[in-house]
Amino acid sequence: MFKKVLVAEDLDSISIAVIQVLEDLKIPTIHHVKYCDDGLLRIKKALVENAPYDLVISDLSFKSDHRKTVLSSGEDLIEAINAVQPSLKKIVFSIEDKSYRIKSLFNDLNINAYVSKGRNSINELRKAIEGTFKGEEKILSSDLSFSFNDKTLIEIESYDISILKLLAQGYILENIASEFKSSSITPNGTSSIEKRINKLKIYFKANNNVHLIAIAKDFGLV
Amino acid sequence: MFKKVLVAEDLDSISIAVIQVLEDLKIPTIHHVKYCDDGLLRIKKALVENAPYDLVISDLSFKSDHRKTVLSSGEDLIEAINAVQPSLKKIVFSIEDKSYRIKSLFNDLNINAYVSKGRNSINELRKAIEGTFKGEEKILSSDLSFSFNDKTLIEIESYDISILKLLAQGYILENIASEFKSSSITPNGTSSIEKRINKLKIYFKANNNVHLIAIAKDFGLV
DNA sequence: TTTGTATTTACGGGTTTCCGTAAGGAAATG
DNA sequence: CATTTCCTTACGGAAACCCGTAAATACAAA
Repeated sequence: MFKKVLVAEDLDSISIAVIQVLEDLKIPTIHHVKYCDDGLLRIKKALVENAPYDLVISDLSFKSDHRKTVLSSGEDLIEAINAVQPSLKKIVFSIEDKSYRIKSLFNDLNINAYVSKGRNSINELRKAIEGTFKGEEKILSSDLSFSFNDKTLIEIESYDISILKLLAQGYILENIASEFKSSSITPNGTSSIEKRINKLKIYFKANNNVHLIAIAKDFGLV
Repeated sequence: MFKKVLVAEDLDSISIAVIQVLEDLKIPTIHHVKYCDDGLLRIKKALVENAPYDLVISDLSFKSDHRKTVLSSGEDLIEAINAVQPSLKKIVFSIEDKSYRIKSLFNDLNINAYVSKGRNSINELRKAIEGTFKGEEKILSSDLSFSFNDKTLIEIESYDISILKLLAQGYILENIASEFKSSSITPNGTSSIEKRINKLKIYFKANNNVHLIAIAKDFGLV
């Protein structure tokens, strides 16, 4: 079984249960951080001390408080981890249940398992830890109904998300175009962006931009 | 200390920690339900058996799944409780940190304490339980920064919410006006509605309608 | 009733979205 | 090299918005 595990979870009420599972599994070294920044620090430190972690269990959303942070979400943390220790096994334990977001965790961030916080999630978490140790891939807790084959939301790509994000921040077409130009995201003509928004509106059956953003918010896309 | 406590919380990862607190406090009878409906049932049963609960600790949001439910949220549950056993002490333990929603819990649903799930919430929960037992009123976990006096969001009324809801559904000004006319909501001239939207934009510092709805979604207003 | 005030509605022009059409350019095919 | 196809960009008119001002209405006080 795993020898050294890091838990990144801000809610104490949840971390207690997660740590209990790890103790039940006789993991010798269990560390727990409440902020993403601390998590990355620990992992880097373990690397230089030649005693790296072999599993990380992370939440996705972290409450923001008085403390200034660089990494503000589980996604940020995992991305940072992938830069320093890509071989580290990663399990995400979160309330999120939108298929699009979970798929991108597997595809873009290369996580090993996703467990959705729910009515029977502690069992699921234990199974995911054991499965990850055995080398199983793309483990998904059983209460998640979607499959990796369904095409829903798969064709929404990061380009679309960028547009939606800027729209949600009050940008007008022209601003989005110049923003894209300065970030060298392409295509960046107002017309192309307009067309892409139009596709999104058709896809989500939205009457107008306002409607579109409301739907995007509901889907957790922005 | 309390003798009989009911915990309504769907996430097993959290209920474990809550129950642990109650056990530490030597509560003799602790019951736990994962659905609001079950919670109400238990409370009614305890009443007819002449062994009523003296405290309920409830979450606000419950995941929906295959099971059909009558009560779908903590608010629903507490409202139902107030109908059958208004004297029952009520503590809400939730991730919600929007001041106007919490205020309405105290003012409309008459709860005794609110504890926000956070990095040190188990301690806060314990203090809230003890405080409630001693008869303290309107207990608020200390990480919540707002006070009951600040006017923020208090002046947003149901009329504004109606407008925001319709905007989020893709209605244009004209549609909103006629919708209001047929529901005899007044004022219902396009111009008046426009002006009201403008006030909201100033209030929330939104650049345009799209931005406004994005913000409203973030605040949980729609 | 009259006056004053505040709220609601109407109006207008400038901006942005909305939506169709078409021009320009790059890559692929033959 | 010519043609096709796809993608990006440009353009233009109608609809909806944004925002200020002015007229109409409602309502309370004198």
